[in-house]
Formats: sequence, C-alpha cells, structure tokens
Amino acid sequence: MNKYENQTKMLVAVDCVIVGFNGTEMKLLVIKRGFEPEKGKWSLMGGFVQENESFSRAANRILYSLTGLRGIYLEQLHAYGNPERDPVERTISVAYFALVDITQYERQLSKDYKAEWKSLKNLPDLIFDHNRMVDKARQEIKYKAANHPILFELLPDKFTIPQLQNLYESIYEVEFDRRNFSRKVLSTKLLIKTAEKDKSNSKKGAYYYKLDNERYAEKFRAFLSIIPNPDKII
Amino acid sequence: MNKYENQTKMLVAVDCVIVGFNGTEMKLLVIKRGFEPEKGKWSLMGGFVQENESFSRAANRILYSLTGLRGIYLEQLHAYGNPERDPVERTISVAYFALVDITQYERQLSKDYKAEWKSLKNLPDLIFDHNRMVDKARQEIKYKAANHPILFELLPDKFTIPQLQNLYESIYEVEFDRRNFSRKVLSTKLLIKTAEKDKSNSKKGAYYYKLDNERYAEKFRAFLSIIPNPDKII
DNA sequence: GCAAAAGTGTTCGGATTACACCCATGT
DNA sequence: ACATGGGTGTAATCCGAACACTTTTGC
Repeated sequence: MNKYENQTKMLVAVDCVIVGFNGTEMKLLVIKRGFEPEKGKWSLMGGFVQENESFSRAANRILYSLTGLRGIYLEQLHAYGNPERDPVERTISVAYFALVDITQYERQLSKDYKAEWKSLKNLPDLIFDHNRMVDKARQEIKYKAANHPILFELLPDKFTIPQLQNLYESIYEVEFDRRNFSRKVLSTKLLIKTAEKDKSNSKKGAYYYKLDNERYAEKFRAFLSIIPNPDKII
Repeated sequence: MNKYENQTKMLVAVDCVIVGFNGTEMKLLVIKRGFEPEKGKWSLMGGFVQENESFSRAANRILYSLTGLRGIYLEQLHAYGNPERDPVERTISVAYFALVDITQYERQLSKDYKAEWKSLKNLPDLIFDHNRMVDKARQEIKYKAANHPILFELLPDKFTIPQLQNLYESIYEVEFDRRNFSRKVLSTKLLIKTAEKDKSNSKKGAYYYKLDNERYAEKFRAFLSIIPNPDKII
C-alpha cells in the first residue's frame, strides 16, 4: 500500500495531569524536567508516544513509570496542537488527567524523577502549555464531579463522610451543610458502612465507609446531584 | 536548539463529525472518499494538519472547504491514536464535532466532494474508526445537551418551540409533554418571541422565536435542566 | 458535665410533573 | 362547526435547603 505523500509528520506526546488529595488540599504531581529545552523547570510528567503504542497505553506507561501504580483513574482530557507550543520542533500533545489516592502513591514513589506534589492553589510556572492543561483538568474535574462520583478515586479505600466533604469543599471552594451532604451522599447507595470509626477528628468518631464497587460501576455515568446549587458554584 | 532524537513522528489528521437536523431527524454529513485506501467508501470529512496549523484552524478549514460555512459550532471531541487505525501508516486523528443549521448548509454546498446527509439512525459503514467517532459524538451531544443549550445551533435563526421540541425528542428518543416543555424552555429566558407564526403545521400557527444572543452567551456554561428525568433518559 | 464533632429528624418553599382547559383558524 | 395543533392555568407531588435537636465520648 502506498504512503500518504508530502504531509507533515509530527512528534506526538502524552502529558499527564496527576491530581491527588492529601486530606486538606488538592495536589498536582510535577517533575523537574531532565532534558533540554527547559531542563530543570517544572513540568507535567509526559513522554512521546511510541511506534506501536496507543495513547492510553502511553499514558498508563508514563503514570506507572512515575508512581509505580496501575489501575489508576485516567481519562483523556484534550489534545493540544498549536504550532508554537514546543519551541524545538512541532510536537502535539494529548493530555490525560489522573486521579490518585495520594496515600497509595507515597509508598511507591519512583526515585528516577525529581517529582513533587505541589498545591494546586499555588502552582509554579510549568513549561510550554502545561499550565493550560492543568487549568483545563481542574475545570473538567469540577465540572464532572458535580454530576458524577469520580472524586472517590482520590480517597483511600476506607474514608469517612466528613473526609469526603472536605474533598468536595476544597474543590469547589465553598462550604456545604454537613447534614444535607451526608444524606445526599448516602442516598446514592454507593457507600457501605464499615464497623470502624475514625476518631482522629472527634471524640464520637466518624464511621469509615467503603465504595460499593458494583453500584459504583453502574452509577458512574448517571447524573448524581451531590453538590447544592451547582449553577452558583461552577 | 537541538531536535528530539529517535522519536517516531506521525501523521496528524483532523476528522469532523458534522451533525445537522432537518426538522424530523438527525443527519450526519459524510463524503465519498476520493483517494486510496478505501477510495469510494463513506468517510467523515477530514484532512491532515498542516505544518503551521493548529487543530482548530484545521478543523475550521476542513469544515469551510466542504460546507462553505464559517462561524459554525465546533468542538474538539477526542483524539484517536490506535496504531492500527489507518492501515497505510501511523496516523493519529483529532476528531471534532460540528453542529450546523442544515438549511444554511444546503444553499452553500461545495460540489468538490461527493457529500451526502445520512440519517444518524441508519448509518452506513464508515472507514477506519469513523463510526466510533460518530458514536462518541452522539453520546457527547446527548450528554451535553441535557445540561447546556447547544441544540439551538442546529436550528435556523427563527424557529418555533414545537420544532425545538422535535429536535430534543429525536435526540433522546422519547416524547416530552408539550406544555411543560414550552414553559421550561421559556423559563430560561433564552428566547425572544417574534411577531411571525409558522402555520405549516397547524391552523393556529406557532410563534417563531429567535435566540437572545447575549443571554445565550451568558448561559452557555450554566446547568439548565431542559429535559425531564435526565437520569432515566441518558 | 461539657465541648466538639457526628448523625437524625422536621419544616418549608420552589421546582416538576401530570393533566384539564382555552385559543386560533383553515377547511 | 369542528378538528387540530398551539398555548395557559392549576393542583399534587417531590426534592433540596435550612436548621433544631440528639448522640457519642474524651477531657
């Protein structure tokens, strides 16, 4: 079969916006770039798509090589292709965003890269258009989490409802009514109560819950209203 | 500045899922592919991204060359990069979807391509992964239209509420209550009533409305509930 | 006993639905 | 006059938000 002639070929990269939550604030995993150009500057974790590799395989490979984690929530975000985005040569990038349980991650950190969790509130300048990618990811997470239960991906296997509420509150930067929040979440039937309590924040202690994985898979695409007044917030 | 070495370069295409509505059903604009491979088969309108071209410029160029229309609603859908998607050589594709007013289009049809509007219900086989792109676009439109007023892009400048309802009904494949639908739509304040009536479907005639463009721009990102029971429908 | 956080119950108002009714007009 | 589709009104219902109250337990 003939080849297509006279068409410009380009380098194709995948960049990962890796987001975590430490119980108080949202974090982004960035690395110190190890090669020119922009060597030593902060950057998203990324890499070139290989000859026989799909985008999602590339994204998973990149995520694994940095965090050692597999089976992470990973979703294609947007493709970036401005001709000037990489000054060296024409490189397009398919951005993915990943939601990881930060406690899992810390155990398995790869030392090959100089990686750091930075607060999403107070990010340094990243190379190229990486800040734009992060902004897009934040927007997308906010948007999607208003209707779909994706934020559970950021929490450990067992978590309390107040922890979950903290997460939502730090994403939307508002405070919700404790009582309504808990009822709303429980009404989704996505959570299973365990016998254990977390007493680190109160004398009474808050029950730990875990995800009902079956129902989670079912409801993943449904429209769940978890936050109040989404219109005002987003 | 040095170049990145030993990395695979790829061809980069943009494919457009161009959707219209003829008053009764949803249509997709496809062309008979003019070159090998798969010459003569149905295909989305697409083309290679040029040396100094961004994705959105490429998508607009492609859309313009086929329809002669500018300023069309156009949004990036997804990037496709499976190594086997194009048998000739590694080509990735950034898919866009476009919503066009089919009546506008018909006046300005370009004769350079053998283009045809096919019913979305009953699509022919398209080349490569183009059917997947169409499915994704349909899903995305359904999803997005449940919360955002994008479907107006498919209608002429002046349209009646029953026409709008037909559009929603053909997308969601359900019937809505006439009376509640009209009130819901009007409550968004996005429509301005004109003096004219469309009498083609009834003796009484239905008022033509036009979009309030200012409010449309404002409300475009808001969560508007237009369809009832979105959970059951999507 | 008290403070502090977790969890349950109740009320209120607005939105949504379902459905009855009126309107305009070409035949 | 009457059939047909367009449009308005209204009662019943549901759901979310607001907020009072109870529960638990370490100090």
